[in-house]
Amino acid sequence: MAKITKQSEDFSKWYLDTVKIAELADYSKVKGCMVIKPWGYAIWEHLQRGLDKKIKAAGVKNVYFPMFIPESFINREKEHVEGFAPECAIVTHGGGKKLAEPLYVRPTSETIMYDTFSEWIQSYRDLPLKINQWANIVRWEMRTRPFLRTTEFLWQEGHTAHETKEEADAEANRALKMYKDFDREFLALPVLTGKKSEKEKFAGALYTLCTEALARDGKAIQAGTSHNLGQGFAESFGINFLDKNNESQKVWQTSWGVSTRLIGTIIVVHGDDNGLRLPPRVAPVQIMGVPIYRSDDDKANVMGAFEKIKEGISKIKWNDEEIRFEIDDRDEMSPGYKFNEWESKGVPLRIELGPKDFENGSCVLVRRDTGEKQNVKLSDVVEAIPDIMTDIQTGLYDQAKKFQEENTSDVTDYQEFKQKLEEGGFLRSGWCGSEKCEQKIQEETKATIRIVESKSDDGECVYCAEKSQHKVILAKAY
RNA sequence: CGGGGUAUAGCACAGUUGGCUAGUGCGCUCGGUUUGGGACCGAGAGGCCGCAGGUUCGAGUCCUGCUACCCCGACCA
Repeated sequence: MAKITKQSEDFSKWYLDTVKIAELADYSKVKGCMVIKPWGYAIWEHLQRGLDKKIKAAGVKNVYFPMFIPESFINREKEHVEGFAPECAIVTHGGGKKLAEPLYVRPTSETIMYDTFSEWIQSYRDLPLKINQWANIVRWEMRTRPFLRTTEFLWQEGHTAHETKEEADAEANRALKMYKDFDREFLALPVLTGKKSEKEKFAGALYTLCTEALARDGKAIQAGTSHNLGQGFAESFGINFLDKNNESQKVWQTSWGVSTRLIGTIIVVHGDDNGLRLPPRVAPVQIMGVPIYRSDDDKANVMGAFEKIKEGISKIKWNDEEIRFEIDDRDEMSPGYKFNEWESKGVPLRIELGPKDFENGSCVLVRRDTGEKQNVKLSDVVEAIPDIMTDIQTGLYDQAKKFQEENTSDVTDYQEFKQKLEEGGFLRSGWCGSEKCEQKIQEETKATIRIVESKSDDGECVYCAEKSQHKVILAKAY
């Protein structure tokens, strides 16, 4: 099997090697689109299940809307159309005939959903309306990379409508916190959260909140977004309701989403020179058993011991779920081959069991997060597993958190900023709030404001040295 | 959209100044030996040489055109 390029040699190549060797996805014959393979899709399914539970716990119901959006819908909200129209795929023919009105393949579903919202919402009693859909999205990007940016991708989009701005604020913040918690609990991803600048916000939103992770090459990656859409869409789509005083009001709306990019984020945040390292909560296989034997007798003993472990594991739970344990009993592969294969695929824990171990009544546990090997008595192994899973999950988070902290620094002037930017990472500084400075910084350094953290008149703008209005996080981004 | 690259077996590639039967490694199938960090031997199967034209006695190789994908940048989750 092929070797993976070292991260230090060429991170981008390492990334593509890892996607391929871990069998997450293949290129398809359609430009910018990928085939998500079983190993990659299983990660998506576990991720999806975990997040879906949190979404439902917030009282949001799942729905499904068409992937085709009439052109006139897209055109209804001015900022929105300007933001998205250039990157849309458009269907002009159907059933062999030219369509009277072209259909846009959804680049996001605000417009098609909100046309329907105007029918669903009549009274304040219909509010809040909270729905979510798991769907595919198409955006004709010029530059694509598997999982990080693809022409078609999978995502979840939540859409809510409320009576007041305060409620919409609360919902946008709730979704943001949900993502942050989910990122930590399931994906072991530490993220920074905050607002986007006006320049970076979602087309048509009042403001955009986001989660930002830091990849191991020092680049920022937006992992999730949550928008307070204000009343702009309500205005364009006529989403009005009668309040308690029988007066017509426009709703306040939010939308929020995460995509298959989260898988890309897991790769670039946790991956190492041996390939993928998966957080146990989303790993398709959490524990892989690798038997080692020479004779038929050895094999019988070893497989027998594994069957007992399997039985024991099937009776316990971790985070209220059955533990995903498999035994790699392929006879034609050597143990060494299997070790490498499952390491590159990111399996969190491996159990090795050979004749020597069997004689000693023990087995060897090998952690993917640290590489640490440990002898454990066969009688104790099942019991030890839940804690080890938890250790790996938090261990990956802690490692990533440490990396993020070590690669976040405060800068005060532009020289220092440019210098530190070379090394990568998040840079915190003051900002006067002008889009001109933001633009200049991007033109000159390719760094963008990832997050506007807080209002702060402490210090000076990193670019123009005028009085600072905000603390911001800057970085080069994916 | 600019720059670069590639297109030959499932994958990675080689194929000389055009030359007769299309090559190597990995993988695959069968048999045997192996198995504690990517095992080995033997025998096999597998090709519209991206597509369309052209030059030539003869084209994977030369010429023209096309198409597709990849990589690097600017636009973006």
